[in-house]
Amino acid sequence: MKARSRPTQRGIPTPTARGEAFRIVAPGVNYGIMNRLLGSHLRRAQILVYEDFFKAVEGSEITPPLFASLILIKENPGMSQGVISTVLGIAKSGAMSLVDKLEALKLVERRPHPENRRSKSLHLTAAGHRELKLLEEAVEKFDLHASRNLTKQERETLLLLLRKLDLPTRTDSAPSRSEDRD
Amino acid sequence: MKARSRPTQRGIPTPTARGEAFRIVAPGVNYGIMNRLLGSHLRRAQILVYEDFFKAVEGSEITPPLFASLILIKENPGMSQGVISTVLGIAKSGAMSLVDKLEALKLVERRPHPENRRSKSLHLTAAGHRELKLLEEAVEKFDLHASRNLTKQERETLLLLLRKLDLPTRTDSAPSRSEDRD
DNA sequence: TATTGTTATACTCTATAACTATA
DNA sequence: TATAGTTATAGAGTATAACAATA
Repeated sequence: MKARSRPTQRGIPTPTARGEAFRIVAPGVNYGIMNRLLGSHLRRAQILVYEDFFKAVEGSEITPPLFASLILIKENPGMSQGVISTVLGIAKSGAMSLVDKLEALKLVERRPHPENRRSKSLHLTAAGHRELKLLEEAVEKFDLHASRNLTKQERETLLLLLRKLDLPTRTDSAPSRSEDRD
Repeated sequence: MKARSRPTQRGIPTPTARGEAFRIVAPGVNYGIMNRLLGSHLRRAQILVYEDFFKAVEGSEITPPLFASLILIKENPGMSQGVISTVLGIAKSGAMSLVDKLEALKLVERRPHPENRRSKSLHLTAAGHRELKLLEEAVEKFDLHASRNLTKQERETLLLLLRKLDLPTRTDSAPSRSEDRD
C-alpha cells in the first residue's frame, strides 16, 4: 500500500514530556465541535497518560517506542528487526535506529540469525532483562495512576472499548465525503 | 510551570497519514504487558481515528492542530494567538506557524486588537467560514466512522470515560517509583 | 519589569531511496 | 528477483532563546 501523496509527517502534534496539545487549561474558551470528537478526546487522554509514562521512565533514556521494542524483544526472543517495524508500523530505518539505541544502551544485542543469514536475531541482554523488569513495574504502576479518576471497573470498560474500537472489523470502507452532499 | 529537564521531543512516535505505531498486524507476536496498558490502547485508537481524520480532510492542507486552531478561532472570534498556544499546549512559536499557515491559506486573518496593541485579533475570513463548515461536517462524519465498531451507546460511554479520565482531579501526585519497593 | 508577537536556530522523529548481502 | 538490514538524506513539527513593541 502506498502512502498518501502528502508530506510524510502531517503536523500531528506530538505529546511531549510536559503533556501538551488540546489540554484544556484556558477558562472561558469555547471548544465547539471538539467536545464531541473522539479524536480530540483521545489526544487529550493520550497526553495525560504519556505524562505518567515519562514519570515512570524518568532517569532512563526510554521512550514509548523504545519501551515497546523492549517488550517485543522480551516476549518474542530471537525475533528479527522487521517485526519491530511491522508491529510499530514504522519504516525499516526507524526500527534500525530504535535497535541501535537499545544496543548502545547495552539492553539489547543483535546476534546472527540461526536460519537466515540476512536477519539478525534480537535478544535482551542480562542488563536488559533487569532494566526492563523495573521499567515494566514502573510503567504499569504509572499507567494505573494515569487512570486514577476512573474506578477499576471503569478502567476495564475503557480498555475493552478501546480494544473493540480497533478490532478487525476495520473494513477500509469510508463514509461519503462532503462533496457528495446535495 | 517549568518544563522537565529533558530533551524537547522524547521520541514519541507520531501517527502519520497511514496510521502507524503499535498497530497489531503481525500474527503470532506476543505483546506482553502492552495488552494491559492504557497507553498502548490509546495510541492504537488514536492512530485509527487519525486515519479517518486524514481521509476527512483529504485534498486540504489541514492537519489536526490546524483544524483545532480553526475551531478555536471560529468559536472565540477575536481571540489572541496566545490562546492557541495555551489550549494546544504548544510554544508561542508553534502557534505562530499555525496561524501563519492559516493566513497563507486565506482562512484566517490577523487584525489589530482593539484593546491591546501587542495582541492580534484572530478572525476567520469568509472563505475560512465556508471551508471550516465543510471540514467540520467531514471530520465529524469520519470521526463517527472511526468508531464504527462501537454501538452508539458504547461510543458515548467511551467519550464519557475519556472525559472523566482527564478531569480536574488531576492532582500532581505520583505513585512511588520502583526504587521505593522493599 | 512582564507580556505578545516575532524570528532564528537546533533537535527529534520519521520517511524515502539507494546500497549490500543474502535468499 | 525479492528480502533483511543498512546508510544517507530530507522533511515536518516543536522547543528554546533572543528581540521588538507595548503594557
